[in-house]
Amino acid sequence: MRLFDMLQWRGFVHQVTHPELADALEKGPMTLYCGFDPTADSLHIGSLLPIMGLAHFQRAGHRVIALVGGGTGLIGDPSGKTDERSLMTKEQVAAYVEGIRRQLEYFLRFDGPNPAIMLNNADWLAELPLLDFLRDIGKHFSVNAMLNRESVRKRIEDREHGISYTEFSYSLLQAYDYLHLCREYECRLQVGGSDQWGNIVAGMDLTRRLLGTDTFGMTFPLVTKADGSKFGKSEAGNVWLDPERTSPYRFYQFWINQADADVPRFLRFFTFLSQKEIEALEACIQSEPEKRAAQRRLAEEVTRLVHGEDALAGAVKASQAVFGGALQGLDEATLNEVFSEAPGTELPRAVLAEGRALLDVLVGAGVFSSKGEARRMVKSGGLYLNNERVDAEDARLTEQALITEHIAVIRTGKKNYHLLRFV
RNA sequence: GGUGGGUUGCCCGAGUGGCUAAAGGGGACGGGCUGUAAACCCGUUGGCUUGCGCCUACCGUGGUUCGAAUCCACGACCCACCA
Repeated sequence: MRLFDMLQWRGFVHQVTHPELADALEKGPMTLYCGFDPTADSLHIGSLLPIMGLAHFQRAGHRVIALVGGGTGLIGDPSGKTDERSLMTKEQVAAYVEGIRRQLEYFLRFDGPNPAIMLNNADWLAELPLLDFLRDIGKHFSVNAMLNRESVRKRIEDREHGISYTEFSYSLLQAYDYLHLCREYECRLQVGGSDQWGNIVAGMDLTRRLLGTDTFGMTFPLVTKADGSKFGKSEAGNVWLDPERTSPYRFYQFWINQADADVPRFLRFFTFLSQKEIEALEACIQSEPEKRAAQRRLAEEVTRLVHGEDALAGAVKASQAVFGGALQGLDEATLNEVFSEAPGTELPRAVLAEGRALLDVLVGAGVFSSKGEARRMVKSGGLYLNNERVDAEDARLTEQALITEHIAVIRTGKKNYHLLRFV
């Protein structure tokens, strides 16, 4: 299958500037780039789609450039934003660039044959003399046309928010990037999110005018969910690629919990599984949805890709423990990670020695607001200690309640956890 | 400014002197079922003790009464109609 057809089958193609791109890609290696905004020190899964896109190009033998916007990040892209953004400091942006650079290295090969290239547009934008820029670049942009751009027009019509000259100029800078990369790296294609269409086209125009080179542009679709909610958010907030921000366990769980209706698309987007494999998994969703083989495979593939084999094994093990029942055998570090979002209470070890009444301790720890509520919970079979149902209202808390050196895991209902740490 | 109606537990809402910790619904929580889903079914939903016991509760304050969410007075707030 041709690369372009494969991308189309996977759903990566939202818009293309020229249909000829499909053939052009078959004629030999092409250089392409995609920009990443340093708006935080980590990418979140919203950036996963462009990253996967780049990876497909690299696998097909094309030369990919990952451009981190260390320069444009200082200005701020107005695309899709309703408010003027507050400027970030140079130090902040520099730090973010570093964080993002490290993460991209997990997805793209930067060594061996046909290595990917990582660039930072601060390297050329920061040096750009203002007068030269205005004469050589600015001359080619019609303000009339720019005012018609959706992202700009909205902001101008809305007196509440407005748009500063700084953000208005953003598109020129991104256009200049394309020009620069075309000149220095023979870059012929820019890809990006669907909100980047305008910026991409602006870059192509500039490149044609100044270099006489025809280039391509292509955008990826916005990732949507069948139920209309926003992709990329979990109950705990944004899902990040940085394991410090979103633990591999949470990450794995995020994918496991995707709806049946979304999984086929997500398998195409976020895994390298073949068409055959994906179609087989789709058949499973139809024939035996309760097994959720597709979700499991999706979670496995993406977690392995982002966090590696070891982290995946840990996440699977933790998931089995939490949802399968037995907590025994998990170490303290894993427990703390799995329950990192669950509330916890520190208690003196003496409590165990005294053998205090479990319900009293739980009321004290804020698990229940009254003893009556605690009793009711036990009566209806909703209280668990280390995932084993507590059925005696007068149960006492002793050393035996500990699952590890310091921890006892309290659960009410299906998934409300509370950790008791004895120090 | 006048007249009439209202203020109930997390929310809505029944309740017009004792049988009312207060119907019913929603929500929430728990159990069952299940696919770490949806739907559905059952249960719980003031506190303390848990066997019938006590305490605190129906806007606030005071009163009538053996007994008041329920009657009366005053106050606060809300709504409607009239000016």
